[in-house]
Amino acid sequence: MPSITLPDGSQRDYKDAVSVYDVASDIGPGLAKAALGGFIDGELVDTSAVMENDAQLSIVTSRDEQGLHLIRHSTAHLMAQAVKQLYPEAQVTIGPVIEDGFFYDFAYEKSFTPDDLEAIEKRMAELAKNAIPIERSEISRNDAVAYFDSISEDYKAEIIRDIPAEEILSLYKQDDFTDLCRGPHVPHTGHLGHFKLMKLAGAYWRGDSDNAMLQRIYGTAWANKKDLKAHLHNLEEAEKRDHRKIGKQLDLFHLQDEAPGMVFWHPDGWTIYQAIEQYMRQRQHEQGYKEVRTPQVVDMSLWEKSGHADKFGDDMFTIDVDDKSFALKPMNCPCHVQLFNQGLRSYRELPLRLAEFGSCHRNELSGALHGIMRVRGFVQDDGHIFCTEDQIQQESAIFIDFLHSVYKDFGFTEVIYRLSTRPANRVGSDESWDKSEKALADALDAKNLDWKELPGEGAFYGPKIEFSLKDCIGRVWQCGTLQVDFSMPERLDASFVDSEGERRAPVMLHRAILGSFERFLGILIENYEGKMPLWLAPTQVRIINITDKQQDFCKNLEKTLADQGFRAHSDLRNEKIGLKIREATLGRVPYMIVIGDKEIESGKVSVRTRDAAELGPMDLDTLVSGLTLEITSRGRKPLED
RNA sequence: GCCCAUAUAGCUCAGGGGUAGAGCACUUCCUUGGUAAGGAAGAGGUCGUCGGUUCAAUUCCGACUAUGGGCUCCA
Repeated sequence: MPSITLPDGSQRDYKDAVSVYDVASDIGPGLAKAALGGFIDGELVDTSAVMENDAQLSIVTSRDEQGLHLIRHSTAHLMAQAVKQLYPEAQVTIGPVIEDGFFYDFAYEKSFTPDDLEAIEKRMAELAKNAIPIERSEISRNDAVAYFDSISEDYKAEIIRDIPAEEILSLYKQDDFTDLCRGPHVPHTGHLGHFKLMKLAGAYWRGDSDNAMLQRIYGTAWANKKDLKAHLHNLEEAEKRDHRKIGKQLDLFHLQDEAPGMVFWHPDGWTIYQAIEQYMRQRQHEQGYKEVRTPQVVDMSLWEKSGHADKFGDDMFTIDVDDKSFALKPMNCPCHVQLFNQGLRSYRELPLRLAEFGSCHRNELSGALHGIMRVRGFVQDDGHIFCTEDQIQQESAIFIDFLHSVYKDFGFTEVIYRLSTRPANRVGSDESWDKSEKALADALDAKNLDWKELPGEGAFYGPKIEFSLKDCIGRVWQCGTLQVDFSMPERLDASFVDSEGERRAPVMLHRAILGSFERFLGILIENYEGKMPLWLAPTQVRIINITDKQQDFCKNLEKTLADQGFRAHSDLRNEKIGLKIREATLGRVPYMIVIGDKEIESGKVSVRTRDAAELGPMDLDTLVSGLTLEITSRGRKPLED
């Protein structure tokens, strides 16, 4: 006599065992039709799941997050069914749910083509239309191995062989297609239909580059047509923000074959870059950092000593000269230790904060390169804090505050925190790892920040906090980092004299806020869709004349503004005002000043923004103080207000 | 590095076994026009590189390079 309690607290009593579907039909036919699964005592199950005893039940429909999850998972199976029907020799492997959709990996001798994708999608639509029941059954592990061996699904059989022999597995059958799956799934394929196959990609079996390359098909799936459409629209919007596209449009930078992964900065791009660098320089100075500059080409022996050659030797650019081997520095820290090692250091000098806009090179895998976001030659806003163990938490706290204030100035307010702990491949004693992991965790906790741990993801020399920011369309970018390092100072013989007169190795904190300038600029471009805040815009003001008559006035105005530190440029071409406005707008110039006879006569300037707002005629002084306020407030107090 | 795709004018792209086309940009001329494209003419390309097949390759095939999407990696 099960008594079923629903989320609203109401109870329903049944004589015999009931399924989720039975309860849903009992509540109403609409719900029975919409039910995709259920939670029995908190566990997600199929609608066919049966309750023999008293239970808490909530029914899952496409309106629930879990319902959408079920839809995506079942759509992955639907795709596998379609693929097996169209290409019987293809073997199925795994097909999980991912953000916005799903993928399924297949082992198949021939390569799928975009045409195949279309055919698969078409078949999926047909199968969905037929509302094929999806039936769950159970099977012993040994029977499952035998079954999948018998139908030559080698990868499935391999997965099952790794499962303990006594376990009972579940199978899901829809027509001619049966897949091993933990489930649950929607009750029939009629619940699926709002999907689109997105792309084809290679993926290693079990994510290991030593294994076979499988073919992965990515798809997106949604509860209804509207959500699918909205998602596809969002993708188009994201594409419009692509920094490679905008970088070309705005003439900011380029890359070319002869220097893969190295950026050629054009004048306007470099202006933005310099604005960022000057800003960081000033902020770091305020924070007590001493800026330094260290060599880019350094003898291999230093990298051998630091451990980099051992761990990353293949990814370093090397130069052989006069029987000696040098490497382009892949990071700045060993050089900063050399700086620390000059002269005898006292504990009174700690914490010593060194900063460098260090130019680094890493020979990233060719397939990993991406625009200016992932490059081989880059500059970090790198810094190293040499301190004592007792100072770690304090220094971490100061750094986190600093990082927050920098992100805010760039317009980012949401930060995500991850603590990466010791990897299998590492240097240093377990004791020092214990200490450093705890110091970082304590620093985060002291600030009441919400953080997650990433076990095993730390650097080889120490644990790290990774700071990611969320852009205006919700994408997450990892930028900042704070790493504790008990190892490198010792390896590179750094020491200071403590208050007892004893020599001790300092602790080193590696830290960056922006990460690489190249990547951060790419993020800014995408976040702002090229519409840089005034303080970063390559041209802040464009002065536009109506006819040749106002040329001299415009030139004088340009000089007046430039003398006051504004990036003002005039467009005196013999073109119509409409064209010049259009080009300035497309060029994302924040402010346009139009000068005609009227303006010269009245002594007031007409100001228009790149968002087509007319700010009307205003005194030059008003404009200048407004621009100044917008710049010094980093856009928090725009001229328009 | 691995899988798939792509590479045609400065840019965005079309085309196709018989040595190339559009729009925009560019140059010149006309136009001096009040807030997102004024008009006309002109110039511009060994079709990524190197091989192969063919009477003939930019087109078909292969290799390489780069780019794009993934996988792996990210000190």
